[in-house]
Amino acid sequence: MSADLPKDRAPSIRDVARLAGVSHQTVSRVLNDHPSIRATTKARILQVMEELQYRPNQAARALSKGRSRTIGILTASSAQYGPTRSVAAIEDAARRQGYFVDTANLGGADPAAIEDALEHLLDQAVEGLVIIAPQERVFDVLERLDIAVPYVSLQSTGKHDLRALAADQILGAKMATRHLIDLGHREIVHLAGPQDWNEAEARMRGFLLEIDDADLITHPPILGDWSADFGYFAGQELLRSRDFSAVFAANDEMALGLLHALHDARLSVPGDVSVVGFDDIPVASHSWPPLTTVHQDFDAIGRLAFATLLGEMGMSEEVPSAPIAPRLVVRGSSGPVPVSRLPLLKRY
Amino acid sequence: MSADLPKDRAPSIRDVARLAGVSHQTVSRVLNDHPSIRATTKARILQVMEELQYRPNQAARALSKGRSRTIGILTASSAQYGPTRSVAAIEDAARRQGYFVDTANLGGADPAAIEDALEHLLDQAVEGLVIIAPQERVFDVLERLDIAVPYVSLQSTGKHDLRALAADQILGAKMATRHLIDLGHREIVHLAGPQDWNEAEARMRGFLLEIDDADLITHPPILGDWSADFGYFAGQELLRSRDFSAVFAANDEMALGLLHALHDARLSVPGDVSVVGFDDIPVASHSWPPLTTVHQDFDAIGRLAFATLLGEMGMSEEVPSAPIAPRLVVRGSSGPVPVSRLPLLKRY
DNA sequence: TTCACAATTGTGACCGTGCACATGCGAGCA
DNA sequence: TGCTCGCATGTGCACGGTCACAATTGTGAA
Repeated sequence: MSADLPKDRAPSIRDVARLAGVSHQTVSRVLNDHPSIRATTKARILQVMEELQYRPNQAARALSKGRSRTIGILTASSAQYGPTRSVAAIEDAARRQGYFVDTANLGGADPAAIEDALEHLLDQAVEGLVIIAPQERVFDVLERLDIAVPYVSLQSTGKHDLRALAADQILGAKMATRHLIDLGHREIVHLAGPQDWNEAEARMRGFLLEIDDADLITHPPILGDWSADFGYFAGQELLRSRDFSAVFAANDEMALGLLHALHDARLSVPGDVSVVGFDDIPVASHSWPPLTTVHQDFDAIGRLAFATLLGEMGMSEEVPSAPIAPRLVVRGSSGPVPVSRLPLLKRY
Repeated sequence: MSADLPKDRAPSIRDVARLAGVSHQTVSRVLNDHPSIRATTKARILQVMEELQYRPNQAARALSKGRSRTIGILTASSAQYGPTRSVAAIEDAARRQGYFVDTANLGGADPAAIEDALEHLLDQAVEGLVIIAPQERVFDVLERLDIAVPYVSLQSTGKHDLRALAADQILGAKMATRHLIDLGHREIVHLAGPQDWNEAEARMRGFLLEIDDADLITHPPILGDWSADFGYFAGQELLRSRDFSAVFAANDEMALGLLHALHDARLSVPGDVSVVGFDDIPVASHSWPPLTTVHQDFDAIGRLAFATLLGEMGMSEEVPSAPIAPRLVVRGSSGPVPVSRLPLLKRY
């Protein structure tokens, strides 16, 4: 009864079919949950599959159906907490839906590197893209290459039509800024992220809007690179002229670097200077003092991104609804404006 | 001259062949850099490819050649800095060599989740695997499933034959511990990682070896979960009996949480207690005080992992040589044993 | 010119799966 | 009994590459 099996090659549906005494097409039907198959036949085929340790060949399937069931993620190179976390969430959601995920990390930010990474993903015939490196130049390349594939981008600025989603960065920045204003601060400095990142730009915008609303003035924000090291150096620079009582940093890493500089200068936080960050990375609650910051649910963002992408790909009818709300987490790094600063109010 | 092009489907080598007036096989030869092709023919074909925006179909290629040119990465779920960084390095190296990378994040640590993730990768017909979740149970599953694919694991304990590589964790832990001993500390506590992680186990082993070498005794290490939160709570617990002058934490996050607890208790670091971490994550140099820790080059580790995997896959002859050396980075969180502790030496 | 031989190009089958289109078979009904 | 209809299954080809082998062209020496 037992025909001989292929020895050097993986079993195919035809091998399964032969052993089960059916045609390859019937086996294919089992694989695709076709409704009209006799239960006994199906059971027999499933059993043979089990015996043979049969595993469908995705390449063949992709070739035949013209669908790769793969999505691509384009991320910025640095191992930042937020993006990483979102990537993990996307992968998880995708896997659950039977999709494969291909990731490409952006080495540099030059157009060639971006194009390289994109080409790599397109070579894999991805059916959709998630962009987690929402830098302007990435969109430039996307438009120039005239990508035929739907994509979503983890951003909230609404600049690039509706395919943008994430926690509302502007709102988060406004909340952080308002918090400092409510504490009595009038001289607030913004330590911004790289402005070619939509997120950085949005956070700065939120900050400026709120400053404006309160009829305050501020220095031109310092443009950083997201890193703790930069936060440290920016802090040293800022301390050369101490005409501020609070700093809103565009992310937690820079805020932590800033705290370091303040400690070096023997300044008290929040006694002399208040600091607020953005993102709420896990160590933010354990800095000294614990960092007041704006929390984002990166897992939810990732899940929402994938759900939205599925919609864009026409693979899902349910349009994910609620945008993700940022949340202010008040900890020890922010406090009332120091008394010594109060007289200065007259200046404005 | 111009034949009509397919409208709804991507151009294939046959389309290119037709327009270039050659056979499909000649086009294939161009794609595979076959030596004997007339230069003029090749140029003509390349030009047609350009015009048609031709892109080779990876699925078809994989099916035909029986090779997917894809490797899989199995990582632990949490968005930790080190693993993330290594993943990025692996992806980069792989892309450079024309490989695709499929990642699977381990949601939970239960065998079912592990098997799930592995199955997912195997479904993609990966040609090799990198395991960045070196937990014992992962290896259990690997062995049970009798994986037919070569794999390497980012670990250094040498427990699972030669396919293990990373910075030498034992050595790193010994360096950290020796550093504290050299500073005069005699009562050193280890805040360990989860012991089903090989790395955590190796770091604990290094610690115990060095303690033993110095003829010291120590409490049983506290078994943590890598998180800053745990470090904080462990610190609170430790402070209930203050019979130690230094703590070696198995990673930086836990060390930072510990610092937080020490600050809460108004203890001075390193005046009252010295703290040493492991990994040298970017914020480690900006904690207060800046954290003494053991630096690992995660990028190099990732590159080495991929190179080794290529070797295992028989795709490369050059065996990568040097293991990666950990490096002690002394910062402000470690200092001489406090005078108040010196008399206690008599106790031992 | 002719032949051997290398360089270049073409032909047809095959990889594993899914689709379109038969075909077989049994139930229900007149 | 014959017919229709729907379920269950089979047949052959297409998908877009690569491989083995055949065929053609070009080159240099006899």
